[in-house]
Amino acid sequence: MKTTLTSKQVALLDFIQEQVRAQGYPPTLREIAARFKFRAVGTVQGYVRALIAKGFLAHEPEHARALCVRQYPGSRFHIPILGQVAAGQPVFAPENYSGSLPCGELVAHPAATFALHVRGDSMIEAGILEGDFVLVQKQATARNADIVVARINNEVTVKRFFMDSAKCIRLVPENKSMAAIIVEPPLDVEVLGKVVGVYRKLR
Amino acid sequence: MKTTLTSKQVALLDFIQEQVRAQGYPPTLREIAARFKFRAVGTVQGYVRALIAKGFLAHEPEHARALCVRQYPGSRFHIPILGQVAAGQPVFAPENYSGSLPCGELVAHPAATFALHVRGDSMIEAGILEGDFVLVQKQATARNADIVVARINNEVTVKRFFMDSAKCIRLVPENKSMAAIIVEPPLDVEVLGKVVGVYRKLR
DNA sequence: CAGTATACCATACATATGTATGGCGTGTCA
DNA sequence: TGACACGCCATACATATGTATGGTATACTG
Repeated sequence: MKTTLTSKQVALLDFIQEQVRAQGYPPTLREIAARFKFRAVGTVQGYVRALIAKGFLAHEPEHARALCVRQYPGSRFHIPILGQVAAGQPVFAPENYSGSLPCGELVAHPAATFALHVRGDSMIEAGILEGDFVLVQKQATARNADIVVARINNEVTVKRFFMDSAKCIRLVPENKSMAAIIVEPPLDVEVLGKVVGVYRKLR
Repeated sequence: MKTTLTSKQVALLDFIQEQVRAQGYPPTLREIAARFKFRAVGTVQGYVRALIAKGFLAHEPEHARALCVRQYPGSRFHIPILGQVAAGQPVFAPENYSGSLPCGELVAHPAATFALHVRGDSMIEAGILEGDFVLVQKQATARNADIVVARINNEVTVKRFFMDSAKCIRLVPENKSMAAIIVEPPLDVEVLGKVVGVYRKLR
């Protein structure tokens, strides 16, 4: 049996993984079929069978929506490093790219992930130090206690995110000597993404 | 309506979250019932309804296994324990392999590099936390002030390395509340490698 | 006291969902 | 050529699963 994946198989796997991240649970066979405009569930069945046989998927038989991505076929990806973000500049502008971090399979969705070179020590008690890279998955929302990258008044910072009510967002540093940023309406805050990894190079 | 959770409600939420982490997908109502030894599905229905009303859960109506934890009370992180090195075991024995950390090109010499799942907080002030992975380049020697992985008396630890003289090695934790380990002849210490990277997964 | 929230049980029902089966093509490889 | 992996369609079926309904009981609150 082959052990490599075809591009369609990768696409299926990608979709499943993406759904898990976005929704919190995997899609059903019919949802997958709908996404790829398959008219038959059996088509998806075939794919799933193949992916399981090759070890990239797992599932609980006779259970609904019980798919689980096991491996991710990772060619190596270079994700962009966003360096110093100057005030007033659009965050994702090309000028901000200060290089790329080769990160292989660490990242599930390379296209939706970027790295940020950390300045300052506001998250030091969460073990995020000056000079570390944080891997950030782009998303506009966050859950309580997520560590996020957010833009406030043209500045980009890494903080822990809390939304106490619809009207109040707290961005809390992990550093006893620093105070939380409390944002009230008008909410001029933009969550750029969630920190999904921390990487530090030592020498 | 109240907006706080009872301890049972927290327990339910906790279980759901835990299942998502462990399996990759949420439990069904009946799986939840089984876990808590409820004889009726309706019981779980009640809990889920309450949790949704209070904003801690979301779900897609009439869809199987479509629960999604929205907020988490008290911000707890479930960090999976992959493996531990038991005292007395050879460090590189196959039994100790508890999975693989795909790390692409982050590592200069893959063949000579391994990852270790960190237990304890002896290096917390160097930003290495419990649960982090350290990437270790195999080598038998180290320079002063390198962070190393060393074996002492059948235990493996991460420490900062100092050799003051040919007769005295100090292994210094980065934690004010812990004392340095001073090893004198006979030097039953083996430097397994140097820490060249730290990686932490968040979710 | 009535009203509401919590904490369970029991059962019937509709449907969402995985599974099985059989079909038709294409290509590749020995 | 045959065997096999891939890429799809169509349909029937069993069951896993959410939903609805209606109980019982305790505790708190105004």
